Amino acid sequence: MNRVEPSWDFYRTFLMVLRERSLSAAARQLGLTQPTVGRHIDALETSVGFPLFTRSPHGLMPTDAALELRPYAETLAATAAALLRAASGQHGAIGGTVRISASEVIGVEVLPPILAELHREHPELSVELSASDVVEDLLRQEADIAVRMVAPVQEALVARHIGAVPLGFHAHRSYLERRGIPRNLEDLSRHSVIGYDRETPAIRSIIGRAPDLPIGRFAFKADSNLAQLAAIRAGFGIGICQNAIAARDPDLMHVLTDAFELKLETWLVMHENLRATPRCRVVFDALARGLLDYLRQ
Amino acid sequence: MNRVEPSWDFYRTFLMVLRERSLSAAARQLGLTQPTVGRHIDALETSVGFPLFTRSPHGLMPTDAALELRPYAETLAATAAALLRAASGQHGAIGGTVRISASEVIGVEVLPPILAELHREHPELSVELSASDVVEDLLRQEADIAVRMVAPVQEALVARHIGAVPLGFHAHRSYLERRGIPRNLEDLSRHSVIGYDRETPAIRSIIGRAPDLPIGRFAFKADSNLAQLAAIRAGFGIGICQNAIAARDPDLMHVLTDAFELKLETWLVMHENLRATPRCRVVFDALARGLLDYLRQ
DNA sequence: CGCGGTTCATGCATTTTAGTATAGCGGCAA
DNA sequence: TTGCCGCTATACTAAAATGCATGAACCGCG
Repeated sequence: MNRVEPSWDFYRTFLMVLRERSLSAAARQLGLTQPTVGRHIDALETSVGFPLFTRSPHGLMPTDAALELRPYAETLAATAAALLRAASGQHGAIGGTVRISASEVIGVEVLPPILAELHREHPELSVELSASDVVEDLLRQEADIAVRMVAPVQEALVARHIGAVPLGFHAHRSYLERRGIPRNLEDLSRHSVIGYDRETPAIRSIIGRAPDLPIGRFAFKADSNLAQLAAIRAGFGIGICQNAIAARDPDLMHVLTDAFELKLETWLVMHENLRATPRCRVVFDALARGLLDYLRQ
Repeated sequence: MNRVEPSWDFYRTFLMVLRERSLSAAARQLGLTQPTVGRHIDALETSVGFPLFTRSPHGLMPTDAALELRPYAETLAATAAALLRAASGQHGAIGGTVRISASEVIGVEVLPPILAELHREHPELSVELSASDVVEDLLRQEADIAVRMVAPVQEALVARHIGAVPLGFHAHRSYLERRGIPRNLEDLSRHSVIGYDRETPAIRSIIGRAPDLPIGRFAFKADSNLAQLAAIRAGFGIGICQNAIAARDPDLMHVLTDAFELKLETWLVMHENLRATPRCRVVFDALARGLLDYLRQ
């Protein structure tokens, strides 16, 4: 029963051990040594009064109690990182680091040129791009700015509606020369169709809005939209992707243009507190302009 | 230009120095010594690369940059405290600490018996009551459960509507015997009326819903509703308070019952993540029952 | 004006903490 | 089996952080 508050550094170590499930691995990540990490965990355990991990030669198994504490530790880590990003932009003028969250496809296919242009204008500005389809929590400030394909629901967020990204079926010219061009949705059953593997939340939100497709089974399955895009480009078959991305490649053909269309509403979202922060403002505006340009194509 | 992340403990001392505006005072609060606190600040300043305070013999003045970092540090502190509260309830069964936020009047006049009853049922449960009219942020987990008089807007909060607390004009019997009983709102101008001093957000939200009152000036002004209540009880004059509180005291009379009534909608609010936490569930349910009983009076 | 109060800064001794090296344990493959 | 590689735990040493004592500057007060 220790009455003193534990060192906040212990929380950092605790979180890393949770993530790595091993003292040694956590020590490597943190730039510490394994005995030190072990001592931190020991100290935290005596401080809270119950064990956090069961030790084993394979690593550490978190107890249920430790798992309940994990979200708090994650928030601590996200906040500490956000504090450092905020500090990085305090040297005057526009500079520092901004963390952007976007889907894989947007992050890989759309954002890089926008961000490169931005960086030419503001060389002091660093950008962290988290290209992932798992939604990062802006309230927790896991990211400063997010490109979202779902309408933001949270208060305390400033959102700008960018527009609708049109999606459609595309295939490589070589594939269509081999297998022919489908004329209607029924033709798809005679084609190699590229689709999703498991129903992730992101995918479910998309197929929920899509019309019923007469697709028996997919010839190529991948949850990663990037992998699907790569399959389309490789001539594997017919798949769905953003029209504007496909239009860049003269070998990619838009098929079933009349029979099928899907629109993804796009928002740019930022935490309200960052509205007055110059570096975030600049990035927000640059992304808004860049994405609008992208949509106009 | 330091590449290593600063110790999270530095954030804790940083925040305390911001709050206390002095190294020595912060050291006393933290159980450290003044040189240690000074070294923490020095280390943090070299780490972020710019000064956080201007030193003076009177204390430390935070720079603008330091003030921008403050909200992050506050979030860190709130989260660390929430983590410890969560840890305090992990010893099995129901126990630990729950932090409740409520208005001054509710916290002083209504909650204590409810919490005392709760504590008899669960002696292992500790309660932190923050009786203040400044709204604590549940998303930041500055409190676990809040009794709110405004509708909760945030997502990620579980709210239960309790009902409407009726307010009315009340005065002490001795006052009314001296000055007479007002029969309509116009009579109030010939009475000593107890009201607010400055327009705080909490007060503004109340008077916004109140009908126009023909009150020239207040004879007694206090922002604290508790102080107003005390003035009513002391026979200073006529003031507004919760009917149920006044009804407990046989010497307090409800006046202008027909001419004036105001209802405060009441919600019980909790962070969604805590719904499954036994100790919070128990407190939430006990508060809901207790407040409903209070409303039925 | 000196005096007690406060503040922060600095040098030095001590305690605390981290790192190094090693031992022990368990799985895996030749 | 034996050898290897991962993990954790422990003893010992080195480094770093803390506390103590002190000095200097500033404020208010008699």
